[in-house]
Amino acid sequence: MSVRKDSARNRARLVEAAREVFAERGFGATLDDIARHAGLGTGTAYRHFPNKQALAAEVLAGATEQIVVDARHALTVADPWLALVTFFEANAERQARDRGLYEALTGRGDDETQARIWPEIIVAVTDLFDRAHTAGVVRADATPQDIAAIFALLGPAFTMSRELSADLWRRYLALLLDGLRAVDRPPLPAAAPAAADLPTILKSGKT
Amino acid sequence: MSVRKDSARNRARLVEAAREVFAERGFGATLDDIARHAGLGTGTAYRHFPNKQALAAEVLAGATEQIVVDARHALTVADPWLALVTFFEANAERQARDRGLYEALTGRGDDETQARIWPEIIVAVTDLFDRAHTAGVVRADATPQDIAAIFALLGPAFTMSRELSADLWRRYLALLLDGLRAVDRPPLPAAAPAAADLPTILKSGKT
DNA sequence: CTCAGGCGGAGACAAGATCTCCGCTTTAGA
DNA sequence: TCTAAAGCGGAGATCTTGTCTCCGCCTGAG
Repeated sequence: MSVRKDSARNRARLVEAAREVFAERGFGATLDDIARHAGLGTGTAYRHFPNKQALAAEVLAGATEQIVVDARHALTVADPWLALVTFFEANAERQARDRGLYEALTGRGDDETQARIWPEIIVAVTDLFDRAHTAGVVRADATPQDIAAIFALLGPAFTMSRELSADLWRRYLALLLDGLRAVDRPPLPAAAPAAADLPTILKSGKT
Repeated sequence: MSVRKDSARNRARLVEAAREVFAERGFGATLDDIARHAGLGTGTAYRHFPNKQALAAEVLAGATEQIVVDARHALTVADPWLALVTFFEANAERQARDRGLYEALTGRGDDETQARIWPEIIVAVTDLFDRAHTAGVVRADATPQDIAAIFALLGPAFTMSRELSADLWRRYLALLLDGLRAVDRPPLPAAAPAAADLPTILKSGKT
């Protein structure tokens, strides 16, 4: 007897449901939540995956791969500054859309995923950064570690974006990049949040 | 019979212990933790304060007042840009040193404290911002709401500072302010974190 | 000296998450 | 069609973690 048809279908549904739920609510979501979102019982979820981490690992595998692809792609951009910005925007956009991804890249996933993906990102980013640095388009006292710090700082911006305006994070990414840049300064993208949005902005600090 | 001496002393000890524990670990700390830190039993803590919020309110009252004082003080600085920076630095320094304060100002305290303190801060900040804006030292497309957003973004920087180097947050505040500024650009303060610090930097996203 | 009131801390209680158990249903294959 | 192996559902057992109470013992005010 081969794999049951319903079993295979349910496994696929669980992975898809997990993708959606983790993206929307982060890893705080329970496996029970995911099962319900998939229209299945919790027992079914636990038959297919021993625990939440196993399911998260499956969902993240694809997403994190894609980031390395983004970094490699940015390396093909000729202008050093534009190459750096290209990477930031591609990566930030993924994180803004997927809360689980942000949590995985910064602290809250399993350490294993973080340990696997970051070294690859670092290699690509250091390369991008060095080129921009040599070309003199990045301030002289900045370092590649600042890149990671900028991603950490963007977390609250992603939270704001989710609640206010989908591309608000671009405004703060631009502000940070303008601070990082040696020269020039384009206008900020995305409209500023309204005064009435203040409570929401202030709630963005942590989860 | 008047207030017992030991009772008054224990109440003071609890407030002092709460100040220290909240500053160090944030409001996630339990009242039991605070009691133990004060060298007292949990029952004693609950006799003096009905719950954690009441104790937190007592501790925060002083701290939040101080922020308004900082804002008023910054308004006395003649140079518009320096006035804005003065406020940012004074306020950020308090938050960097007191995790509970950061949590209270951004989402996680009681909403009541946040509702009480922010309007006053907004008034002072809007004033500071308008002066800088009129003087042309702040980029034309920035708004006072961006000030709040910058504070939200600084959260992860405070976390990093706590774990790496006490004044690392100054580096990222400067980066953000340089992005906010219309002209000039001083070198970044504080040394860049080392490559080996990356895991710590990455954990700063949320609590 | 005495007793009202404070003290300590074990543990009752609550909330929330993880994961199991088992009676019922579905599917594959004869 | 029949059957048994496998999957399904979801109530609830279990664990964890934090809040707060209870009550026997102790201390200080008068």
